[in-house]
Amino acid sequence: MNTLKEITINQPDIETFLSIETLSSISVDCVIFGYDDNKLKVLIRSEYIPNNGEVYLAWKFPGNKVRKCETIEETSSRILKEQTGLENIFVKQFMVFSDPNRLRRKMYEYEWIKPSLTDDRVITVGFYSLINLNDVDNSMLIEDAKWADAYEIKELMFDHNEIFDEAFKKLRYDLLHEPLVFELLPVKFTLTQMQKLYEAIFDTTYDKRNYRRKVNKMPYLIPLDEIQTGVSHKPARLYSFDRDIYEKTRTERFDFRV
Amino acid sequence: MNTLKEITINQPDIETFLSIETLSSISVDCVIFGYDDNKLKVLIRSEYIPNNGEVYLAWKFPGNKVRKCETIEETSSRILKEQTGLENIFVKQFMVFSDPNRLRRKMYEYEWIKPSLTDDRVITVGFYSLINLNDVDNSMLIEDAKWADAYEIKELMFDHNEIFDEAFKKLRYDLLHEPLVFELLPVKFTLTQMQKLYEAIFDTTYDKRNYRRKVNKMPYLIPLDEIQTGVSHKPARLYSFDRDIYEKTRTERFDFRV
DNA sequence: AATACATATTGTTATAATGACACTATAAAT
DNA sequence: ATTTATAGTGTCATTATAACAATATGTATT
Repeated sequence: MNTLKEITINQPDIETFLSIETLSSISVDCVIFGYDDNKLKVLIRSEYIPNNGEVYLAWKFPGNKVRKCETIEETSSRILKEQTGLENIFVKQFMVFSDPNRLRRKMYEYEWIKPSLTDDRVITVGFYSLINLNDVDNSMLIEDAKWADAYEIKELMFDHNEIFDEAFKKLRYDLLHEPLVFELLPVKFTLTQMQKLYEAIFDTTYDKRNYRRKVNKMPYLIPLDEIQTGVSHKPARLYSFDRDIYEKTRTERFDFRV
Repeated sequence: MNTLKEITINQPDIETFLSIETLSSISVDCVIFGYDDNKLKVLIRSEYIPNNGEVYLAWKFPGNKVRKCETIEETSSRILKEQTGLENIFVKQFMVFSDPNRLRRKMYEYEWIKPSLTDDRVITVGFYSLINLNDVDNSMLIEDAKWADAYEIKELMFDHNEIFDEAFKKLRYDLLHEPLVFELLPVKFTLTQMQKLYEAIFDTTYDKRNYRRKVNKMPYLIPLDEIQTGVSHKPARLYSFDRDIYEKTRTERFDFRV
């Protein structure tokens, strides 16, 4: 008993003070993709890094240690809530990053010592998430956070560039096989909005007629008896996504590709 | 210093005696798929479980704690080596299982107490692997291990049925998009062997002519100037897989599916 | 009321991919 | 020479794809 107390005192930690014990060597990092104004964004947070007498601003993805009584999915939802104020958001684990030196690899660049992060080894589970930026109250954004253009991500801390690359790769891969795109659209949307979203994510363009012919075959894409309002041109028909129909008509595709 | 020693002594552990320190809360479990004789198998290991005065045999996938100085990929390769004697085998992480009660969920069935596993919480990273059973020296098999039919997996320990389901799902998903199937074939193989392998994994059948038309378009499938030997019928042409050509001709497919 | 504006909506054609279907070829064993 | 067992191959009807441009319809402006 004495023993345990001594150790706790020797390694004080804000989460211990809050009585929220975490697992020591596992964290979750979240790559939160947001879509708005035909642009794909990603949420990053800054930290001031002392370097050689100067101070640099360095960026990384929001992350947290896993608490002793939660699943990693709960950890990621907690991070989402903290960062965006949103709950019940789609999150998906995409890869575990476990290089024993992953927190130290960039140390030489920063000449930087932060014992709490670098003395111990932390394995992190990468999650990506998709949100519609119209749903986010930007005044809720933590002050050191910002939405960066997904196509202009610069140098990040630790192995976070690698985490970003894997997240983006996985996002695209999954989008080709599941209708995740609906997570990024409002509940009612036009086909043009949907097309622009695909184009933003895959960094390409599609022929409008061929695109529509294709998506019109999705049984879970429901044309509504409603049209766009507030536009100064011909308003487009609104559509919605029917999750039930998707679940029911979803068939695994076993035709392998050459 | 005294403090640390006391704790070590209070929690003796075979890996500590071997001077191989592991992270306390992270393990790797491996679903090793093997293919032989047109059958898809998976390696499971048994353990005797005392239950109400009797002893039951329970099954699970091979797994291990992650060592302090290795990546989880190294952990999985270590497990593969221990179980099959094979090195440089394809392994792939597919999902993290982090339910805080994952080791305890089936306790009530076994009325079983195994403090080393159940007192602490362990998050596990699931890996799947593919091997050709012809490459395995079965005399190397650890005595409590066996190759079970992948289509007849019974109740497993802990959350290992869930792990198996996710592994199989991911295996199939990946096989549709990457030529992993070559991991399960000998270096030189016939088109019929390849077809039967796909049929075993996807639990279906394909039309021979359509199948051949399709795979003949793979630029990395190389017809050899060699034919099968030792068969009492018309011998088939042998083919091999050219990894270089695969890497070079590999293009991401961004045509999304309806 | 007429016109400009901006985006929505729609169809054809040529090419490629797919799915269904059955017969001939050939090496080994007898 | 015959049997046996599997290898290897082609057609046709249907469906999916890619490339391509003109018309329709609301709001805003005059």
